[in-house]
Amino acid sequence: MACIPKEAVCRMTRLIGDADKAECKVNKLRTITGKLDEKEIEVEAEIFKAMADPCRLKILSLLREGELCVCEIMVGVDRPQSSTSHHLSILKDAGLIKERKDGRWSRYRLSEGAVIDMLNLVKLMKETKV
Amino acid sequence: MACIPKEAVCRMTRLIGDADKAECKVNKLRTITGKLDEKEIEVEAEIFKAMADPCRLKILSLLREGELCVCEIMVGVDRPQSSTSHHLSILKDAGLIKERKDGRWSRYRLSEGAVIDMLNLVKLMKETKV
DNA sequence: CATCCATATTCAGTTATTTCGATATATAAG
DNA sequence: CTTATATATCGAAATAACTGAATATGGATG
Repeated sequence: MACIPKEAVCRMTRLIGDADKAECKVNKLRTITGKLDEKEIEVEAEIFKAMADPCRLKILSLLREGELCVCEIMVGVDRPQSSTSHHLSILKDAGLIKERKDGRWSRYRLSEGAVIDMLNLVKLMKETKV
Repeated sequence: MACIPKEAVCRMTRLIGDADKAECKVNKLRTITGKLDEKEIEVEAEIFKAMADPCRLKILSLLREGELCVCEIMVGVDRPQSSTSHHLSILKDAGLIKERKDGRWSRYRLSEGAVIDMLNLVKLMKETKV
C-alpha cells in the first residue's frame, strides 16, 4: 500500500481532533482504496468509456435487433465508414460486442451477458435523475 | 427524421441485390436510431462518462461505505484537493452522488437507485470478458 | 471585522478522443 | 492477374478531459 503522507494525517487530525483516531481514519480510508486492484479498475473504466459516447450507444441499440455488418451500421448511425469502424473496434476491445468474419463482411453482435442489463439500468438512472 | 442519402440506399442495394428491399432495410435501420432521442442519449452518455475514470470509480467505492466529506475522499484517493473536488462535481452533475452542505463541509453520498447495481454489473462484465 | 479553514473555481499545460479523408488490406469475382 | 467491394488503419486537425497550482468563496470563530 502507498505510504500515508503526514499531511493527510495532519489534516484529518484537525478534522477529528484526536491524532490517534485521525490516523486510524486515514488508515481505514486507504484500506478501502488500497484493496482495489489498479488493473481491474482500469478495465472497468474501459467498459464504461466504451459506453460513454452517443454514437456507440446508438450502435448498441441497433445491435439489440440482431447481428449487423459494418455497412448496415454506418447507414444506421449516419456516420462515415472509418468512423463507424473505429467505434466498433472500441466496443469490441471493451468486450461489449463480438465480431464474426464472413467473407468480405464483418458481422457484429452484442456479447452475451450483461450488456443489455447495463443499457436498461442506465435508462432507469436517467429517469430517476433529479 | 433525417433524410436518407441516396448513397446509403445505393450501397445497401449492392449488398442486398434488390433496390426495393434495400430501401426498406435502410428505412428499418434509420427507424431504430431515429426513434432515439438525441438529448436522452446524451444524458445516458454523460452517466457512463462519469463512471469512465479510475479515480471516480475509487470515489464511488469509498462512498459505498457511507457519507464522506471532501477531505476524507481526497485522502482516500490520494489526489490533490482541486482534482478531487472536480471529480466530485462530475459525479454530482451526472446524478450519481448527492451533496449535503454542513457548515463549511460538503458531505457526499451515493444517490439512491441503481448506482450500486451498475458497479456490480460492470464487475460481472469484467469477469466474463474474454 | 479579521482570520482560519473546507471547498469550489479558474487557469494553463498536457494528454486523450473524436472525426474524417486517404490509403491499405483482404476477399470475391471475372 | 485485374478489378470491385467491404472493412481496417493511418494521419492530421479539432475538440474535450485531466491535472495541479493558485486564487476565490463562504461559513465559523474569535
